[in-house]
Amino acid sequence: MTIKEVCSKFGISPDTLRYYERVGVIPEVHRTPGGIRDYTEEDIGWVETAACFRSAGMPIDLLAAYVRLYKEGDSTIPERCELLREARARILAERQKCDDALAKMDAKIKVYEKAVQTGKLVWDDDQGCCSCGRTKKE
Amino acid sequence: MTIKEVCSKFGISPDTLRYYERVGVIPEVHRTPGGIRDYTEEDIGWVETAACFRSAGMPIDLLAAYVRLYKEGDSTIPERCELLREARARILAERQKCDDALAKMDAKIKVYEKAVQTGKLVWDDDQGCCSCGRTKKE
DNA sequence: ATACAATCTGGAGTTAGCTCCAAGTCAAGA
DNA sequence: TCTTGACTTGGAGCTAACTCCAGATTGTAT
Repeated sequence: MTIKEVCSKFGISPDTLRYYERVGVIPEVHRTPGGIRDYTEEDIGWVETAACFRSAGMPIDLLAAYVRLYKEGDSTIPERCELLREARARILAERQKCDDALAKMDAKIKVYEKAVQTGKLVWDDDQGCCSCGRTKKE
Repeated sequence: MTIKEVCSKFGISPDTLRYYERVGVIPEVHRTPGGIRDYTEEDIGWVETAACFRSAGMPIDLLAAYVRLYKEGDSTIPERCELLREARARILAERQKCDDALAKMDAKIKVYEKAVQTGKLVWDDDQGCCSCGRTKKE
C-alpha cells in the first residue's frame, strides 16, 4: 500500500506519516527496491495503533518508547506491559477531564437555552452565576 | 484572593493565569489600588471554567471568543449558546477518541498480561497480531 | 524515450500554549 | 525606614507535533 493510500485510510498527511517513522512512533516501513514506502498489513497495523493513541492525546515519546522496547524483543514484555498500564491511566484521566467539562458545559447550555427564549441569563443557585462557572454555594 | 492562592487552588502557574487574562480567556481581573491582582469570587469562577475547559482540550481562541461575546452583552446570548453547543460536540468527540483508545489499550493489556506469565505474546484472531494493532480479519 | 506525477530526504519553519526573564513596583515585618 | 519577598509588565524563549520546502529520484502513461 502506498503512503497516499495509508494517508487517506487514516486521515493523516504523508509528512506526518514519515515523521512518525522518523521519530520511531512506528517501526521502519517496508520499501520497494527503489526506496518507495510500501506499507504491509503489519505496517498498517502500527499506523492504526499510533493514530488511535495519538488522537487520544498520547505523547509521541511514549509511543516511541513502546516501539523501542518492542524492537528489543520478548525480554521487554513486562516493561511494555507496565508502559501500557501507565498509558491506560493517562487516557482514563483524559476521559475524566472530558466528563467534567461536559457536565459543566451541559449546565451552561441548559441556562443558555432558557436565555435564548427570554433574552436574559438566569442562573439558579445550584449552577453558578454570570457567564462564569462560579457556584454560589462555595 | 491573591494570584498565588488562585494558582494553588487550580494547579495553574501565575504565568499561565496572567497569560489567560492577557489573551482574553478570562476577563480582566480585579486589582488592588496598587495594581496587584485581587481575584473576586467571580474572577475565580472564570478561572475555574477556563481551567476545566482547557484541561479537556478546548483551544484558547475558542474560550477567548466566548469571553469577547460575553463582554458585548445580552445581545450575544444566542451566539454564545451556539458556541457552547459546538464546544460540547468537540469535547464529546474527544471523549470518543479516549474510549476508542481505551478499548484498543485494554485488548493489548490483556494479551500482555498473559505474556508476562508465559514470556511470549499470543494474539488471538479477534485482537490483532504482533505488537501492532492490526486485526487479522481485515 | 519522454514527460509527468508521486515519492524521497534533510532541514527549516510554524503553531499553540505556555514558561522564563529582567527590571521595576508594591507591601508587610524588624 | 529599610529590607525582603511577592507581584507587575513586556517581551523573548521553549516544547511538542507537525508542516512545508527544495532538489533529487522513482514509477507510469504515452
